[in-house]
Amino acid sequence: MLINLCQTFYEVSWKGPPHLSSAAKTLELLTYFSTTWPEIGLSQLCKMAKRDKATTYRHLQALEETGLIEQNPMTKQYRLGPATLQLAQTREATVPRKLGVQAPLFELSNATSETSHVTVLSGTIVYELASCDSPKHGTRAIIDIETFPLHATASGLCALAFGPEKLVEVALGNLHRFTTNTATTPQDLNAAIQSARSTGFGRANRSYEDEIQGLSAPVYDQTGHLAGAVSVASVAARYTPELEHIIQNELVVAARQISKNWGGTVPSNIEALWAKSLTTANVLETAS
Amino acid sequence: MLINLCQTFYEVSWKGPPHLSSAAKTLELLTYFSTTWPEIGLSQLCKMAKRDKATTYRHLQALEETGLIEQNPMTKQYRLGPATLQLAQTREATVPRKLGVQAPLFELSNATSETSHVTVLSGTIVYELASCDSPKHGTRAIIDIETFPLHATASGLCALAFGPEKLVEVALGNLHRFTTNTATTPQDLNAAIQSARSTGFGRANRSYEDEIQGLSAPVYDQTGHLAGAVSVASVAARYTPELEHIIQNELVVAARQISKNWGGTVPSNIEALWAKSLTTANVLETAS
DNA sequence: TATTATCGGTTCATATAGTGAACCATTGTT
DNA sequence: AACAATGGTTCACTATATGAACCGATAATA
Repeated sequence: MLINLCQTFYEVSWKGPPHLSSAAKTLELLTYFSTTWPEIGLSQLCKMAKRDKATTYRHLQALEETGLIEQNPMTKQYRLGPATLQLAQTREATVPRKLGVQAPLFELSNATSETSHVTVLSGTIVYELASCDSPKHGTRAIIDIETFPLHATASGLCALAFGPEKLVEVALGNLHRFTTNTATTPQDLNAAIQSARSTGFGRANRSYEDEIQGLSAPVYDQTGHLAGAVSVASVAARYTPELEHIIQNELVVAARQISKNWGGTVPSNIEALWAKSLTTANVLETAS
Repeated sequence: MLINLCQTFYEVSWKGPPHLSSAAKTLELLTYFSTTWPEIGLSQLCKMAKRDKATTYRHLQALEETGLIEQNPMTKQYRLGPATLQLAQTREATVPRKLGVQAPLFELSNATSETSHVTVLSGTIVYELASCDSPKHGTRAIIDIETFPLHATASGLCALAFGPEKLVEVALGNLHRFTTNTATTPQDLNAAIQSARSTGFGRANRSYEDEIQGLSAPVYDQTGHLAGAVSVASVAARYTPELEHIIQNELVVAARQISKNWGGTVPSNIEALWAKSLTTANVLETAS
């Protein structure tokens, strides 16, 4: 995966498939550049990636030749290069995703007063595409990772529940524990997936971060397959059934709109699940 | 270089350094994805890159693992992936370049009624960062390449004239002829560079494309070194001394503003060159 | 319906291309 | 002046990439 979650997780989870192509090793270097650590020197990068200096240097040169990274002429340190912008421009021009996500996200954050974000599924990895904070609460769910574990996040569970079957196998292969609530057994994971399949929402109750409750709805594109998910991350302490009801309603609106903007529609079976979930919630709400 | 100019140029210019790292070969595949050809199948890509199928397939897998490309689940074809967006986001968050270019470019295109663009120098390659068309003229200078030859474009000459010395050697190593006006001898190239060094502007008179006249001014960032160039591409047929004067004036304004937005300032020696060029032009103009 | 030509993807013997310990040249610190 | 960083380079060794041939599936052709 391109973006490491964080250094600690990386160290913990790395039991090293010994066979990693040279190209993959080269590309992996890109994962160490982030907003919090934008420039990295050769020696530093070697320490981080636990690689040899000569090898790393050659890899950096390959990346530099293509403009994916460049060297700050003052500090001799490396940083992401201009080719990244061109690739992104081409990607967005040909597969528009960010376009048509901002508005629904803004609405979603406003209506729920919580942090919302959109993820895209690519291959077997769930990437963050965009996020939006609500200005209301002082404490916010801060999102500073860029790839989402399948088994521990609401977005990931959406992908597992409504995406390609093979994802489940991949997820079962890495049931890393993030919190005490993380599903780390096949049984727990299957239960979470089944829950999503019966409600139409992915749910992550403190399973990725303590005190964060995630709720997520699938999003579709013109292929008719799941393309990603739209989610709300709430601070668990202030999570109530009423809030959940609001979030679910708004998620449905956002998921429909984003799917439309991506050239797709929400399949009728998903719509049916949502209809059932929301009326059930209504009943509970009115009964209380 | 990451972006091929075009297929024809690629074929013509390829005398193949036989030693190209595996990683570089992998990354080179990214160059075949463009807005005009966003999705490419395995076999097709093999033909384009003139590579073996098995090799290409492995390379594509490495790129897919990192999210730089993804496979359209319907067509099985490959296209740029979501990681490109993340890299670009990080790059722009840490090395803002596009930010603070749009406004000056818009002004420049408006004031000159011509197409303008900004390029960045990274290593030994000049990349396009952004461009802006003028709505005025029906015929426009269309820019559809993403990397600029040092010896044949105004931006490239700016880099040669005001950038690191080693660039000249690199440029001399590839004096590809684009038009009858392209500088293809060291003498011609040095003359063009000297011209830029004495006027403060890079000039490409039909040297890259027939009928296109380019004029360019250097842009600086916080390192104090040349960071790129801002240019105007005019249709040669309507190029006049009066227009040139306008363009030069506006280029100076834009170069100052963009340099400021990039955290730098235009060095005094460049300012002096500009002052001289503009007063000379004034004299010529008033004399005529 | 059988034939052919694609396609994406896989295998495995071959040898090419990547590797890393030790090295150098600079720079800045003590 | 000695030391410890840095970025960068060398070269013997072997791990790694390579590509012809192959497979199964799909789609057009006859």
